[in-house]
Amino acid sequence: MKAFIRVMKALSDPNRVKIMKMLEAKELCVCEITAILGLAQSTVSKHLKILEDADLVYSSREGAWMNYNLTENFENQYAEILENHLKDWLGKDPQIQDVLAQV
Amino acid sequence: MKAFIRVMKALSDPNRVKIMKMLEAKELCVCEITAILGLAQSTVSKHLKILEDADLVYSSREGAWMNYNLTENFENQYAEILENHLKDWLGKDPQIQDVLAQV
DNA sequence: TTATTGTATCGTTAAATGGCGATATGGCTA
DNA sequence: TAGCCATATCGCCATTTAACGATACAATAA
Repeated sequence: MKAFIRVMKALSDPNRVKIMKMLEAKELCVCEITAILGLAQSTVSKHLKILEDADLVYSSREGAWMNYNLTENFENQYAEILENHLKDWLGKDPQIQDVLAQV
Repeated sequence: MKAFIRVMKALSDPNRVKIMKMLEAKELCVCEITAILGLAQSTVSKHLKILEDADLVYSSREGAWMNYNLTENFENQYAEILENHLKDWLGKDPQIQDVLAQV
């Protein structure tokens, strides 16, 4: 139950959903996401931690940058199924199109 | 986006997930759900409204009782897909088994 | 080493959420 | 109509959440 709730909560915030859709397009560092969403860097960092804790994204260091990607090798089955559905969803949403144009 | 977030938020609470799994077993009135979950009647009524607003359940009056069922004819595609996945999920979860035993 | 840059964490604040009891509403029965 | 039962709504409180700025940490450059 906890693993399920964690994934659902992670995807219950519009900014985190935007981040997922952005990462669908390509790998991004925190500063790029911050610039596109227009949020404080600390806010974005926290959102990414929530997505990572839910097994929806993973990070890899590249020098001073932290790059984030969508998870590919899942440990959480709920994360896997929802991430895959999300790829088919919201493509026509204005807010999503707006951020994707900036990626 | 709003429709998606509404469904995700609705399924982000353990008690609402329990209600979904209970309704999977059979139609229930508010008082039955209240008794099984051990919550106040007003709390359960509010949870049901959130699920109904997300197109995950529907209600039908039977005298003084309000019966709730899982949605079958969906208007919200996200609700449809998540409700169907949920039927395959959490069947072995202790909390879910506990409430199902009382249905 | 020191400075700089990118990221994570901490502390605070405002808003949203989930819980409750009290009360209003709707439908049945006497 | 009056009374009762099931449910919905209202007002309140405690907790969680999302946001921010300030600060700490990590990696590179000078």
